[in-house]
Amino acid sequence: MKYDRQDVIEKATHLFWEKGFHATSMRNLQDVLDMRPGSIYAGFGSKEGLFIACLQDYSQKNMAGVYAMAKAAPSPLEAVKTILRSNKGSASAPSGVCMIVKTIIELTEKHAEILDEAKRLMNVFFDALTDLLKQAKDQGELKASKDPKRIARFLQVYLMGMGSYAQANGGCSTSEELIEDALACLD
Amino acid sequence: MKYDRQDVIEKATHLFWEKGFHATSMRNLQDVLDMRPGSIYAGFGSKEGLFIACLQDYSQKNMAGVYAMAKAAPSPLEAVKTILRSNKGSASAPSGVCMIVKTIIELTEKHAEILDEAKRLMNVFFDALTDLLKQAKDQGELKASKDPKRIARFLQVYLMGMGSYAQANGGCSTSEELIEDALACLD
DNA sequence: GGTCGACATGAACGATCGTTCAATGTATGT
DNA sequence: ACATACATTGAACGATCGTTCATGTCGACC
Repeated sequence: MKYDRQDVIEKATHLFWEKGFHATSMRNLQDVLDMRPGSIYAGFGSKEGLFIACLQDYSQKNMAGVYAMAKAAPSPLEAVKTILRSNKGSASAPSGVCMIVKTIIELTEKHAEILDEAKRLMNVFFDALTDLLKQAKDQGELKASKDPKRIARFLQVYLMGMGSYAQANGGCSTSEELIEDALACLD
Repeated sequence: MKYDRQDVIEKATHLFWEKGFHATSMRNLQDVLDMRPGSIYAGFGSKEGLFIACLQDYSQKNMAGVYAMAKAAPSPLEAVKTILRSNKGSASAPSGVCMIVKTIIELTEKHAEILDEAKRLMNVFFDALTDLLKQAKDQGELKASKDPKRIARFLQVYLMGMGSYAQANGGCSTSEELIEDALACLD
């Protein structure tokens, strides 16, 4: 009789990610989730609540992938490269831009709760990246003169830009070249 | 008796740039512009029409700055560097993200007219950047092995990312470092 | 098998959305 | 002064927004 919460969150995420917070109406969600308003509000409290649940699920899945790649890679620096290369948008993704980044760009302080959570989740990724680069430096993969945090910042900036670029140019035909250009800066 | 069209566009741009297309209501615009619906619709046709007029004015101002810097710089490559350095967001800007990029990220094909114009305007900047880099290569400022178009793409990606990063981190305290990291990749 | 608690339902709420238009006001030409 | 042309006004439109709640429905327990 009850809905599958995980399934609901995934469907809602797809819609929110594609259209953004404001352009996604509760009516849209009702249709896609096949749920009536009362059920949605009982389960998530509000549109904001549902959105935050989606953001967290989205981030958790992404980070699970990141940690898995970090563990599977032969070295920290190779892990970083693998993670970046995995970031070319798939055809099934509803948008070229990371949902967290898109949220940070779309929303203002009027929706502070969502915004703060999005920023927090972005830093989770940033910290993971920084950590890997620190390890790479310790192991001599990264020159001693480089600052891991600064490089992590550079890569994160570039990653965010790639999403925007993909969004602007429809396809992602040149994304391999784009990634390699950034990785070349690591030496 | 008539309103100042340029002034109206600038005020509307400020609001649209800050809040985005969807979160900006005609009511908000009426208040800020001190105009009644009839006047706005007589002058711009629709909310979309007003938005496009704002986008075009925004782009035209930006490009005027770009061309001015290109003319004033001692060489093409120095022009590129100056242009990039000028891109750290000012405190008066309503958002850390370029309005054109923000629009491309926010809107979907439902607003194809706006989206196409935003993409077109983005390419205007890209073409100007490519042109400068071609000149730099011709004059030997850029290594012969480098592809101007590819470098322009790299820089554009990075610029878009910087806007997102600034938006996520409130201030722009580290933007000088960020820029220099990208410029270092030009050698 | 009767009772109760928990959840799903969907009609309805007031607010606000983008937009229209008849009425009003103002400037200009004669 | 008067007529004409046109920009401005602001009330009002139907649609849709996010949200609420009285009602319906089902399963579990004594």
